[in-house]
Amino acid sequence: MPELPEVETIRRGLSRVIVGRKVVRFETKDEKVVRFEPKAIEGASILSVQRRAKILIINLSNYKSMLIHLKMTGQLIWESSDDVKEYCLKKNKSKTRVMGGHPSSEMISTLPNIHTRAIFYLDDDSVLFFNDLRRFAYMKLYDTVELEETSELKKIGIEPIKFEVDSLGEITSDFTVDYLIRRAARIPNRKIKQFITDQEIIAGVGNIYVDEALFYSGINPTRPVSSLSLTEWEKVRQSIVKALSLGIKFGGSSEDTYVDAFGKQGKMNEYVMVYRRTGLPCLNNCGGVIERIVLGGRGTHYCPNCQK
DNA sequence: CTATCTGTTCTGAC
DNA sequence: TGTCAGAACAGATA
Repeated sequence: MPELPEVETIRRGLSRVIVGRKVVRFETKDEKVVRFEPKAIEGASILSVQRRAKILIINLSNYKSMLIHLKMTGQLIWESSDDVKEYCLKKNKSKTRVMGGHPSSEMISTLPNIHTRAIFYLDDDSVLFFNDLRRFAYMKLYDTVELEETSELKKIGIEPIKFEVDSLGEITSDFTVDYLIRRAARIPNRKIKQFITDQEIIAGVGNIYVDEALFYSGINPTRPVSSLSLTEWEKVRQSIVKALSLGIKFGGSSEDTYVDAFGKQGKMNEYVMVYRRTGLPCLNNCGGVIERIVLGGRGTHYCPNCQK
């Protein structure tokens, strides 16, 4: 489930290899997922790859920008021209092999596969595959100038790990306790977990990192936001930054289908404290056992001992 | 075989 | 206006 750290990991990987490349051909395999005509981007060069919340933005030289949301099972996997050549050779070799029945894991791991929804062919003979098992993901194209006003981006909340340097050389962020308290004041009964995962309030935090952040904070996910003290808000803010930073450091969490731009899994799931650790001992060695409840329709993991 | 679970976001009902 | 259930979809698991 790509959240901010996973999307950021993909962004960094893609940025290294596709910026400056021209899209010589674009193939759409699923019109539900890809919501523009291939012609609209063919011939354009890739200027930059950005991220806003969980959405990737690919800026093109023809004054268009592509928005990509991976939802739960989307993947963007780039293959160098060497990989592509190797694949073509292998494919020719195995042409006589009988393939049938259910798709094997080998068919899934080769590219393209049955989940491939779009293919970018770039001018250095590298290829970028867009895969999505469940078909919730989308690719949309907008004029770059109107990007900020699109329905996808205009209501997104604050970026929690965007830091800037001010005129005095100090590192600053708009993601402050003051901001959180101000937003919470309007919805006092909202549970803290649902508050944190609301994309209109904080950009990019999803189910894994919210559970981790609330564990770091020692705060029970069911607490109404009106019940948090100032020091608890400070802990929440710090913990969100910590959880997301750790996620980026380890290249994201590969609980399900997530892989980075080069098809590699992330390592964050080896470092989680509560997410999907239901029934296992609390890693604080408090003697408690991780519990799972459903909050807002989502699995929620926490230590009843440590999180009050 | 069927039923259930997974989790992001949008839509519609209250 | 806020809250909540259900839908979009496909596959793994029971």
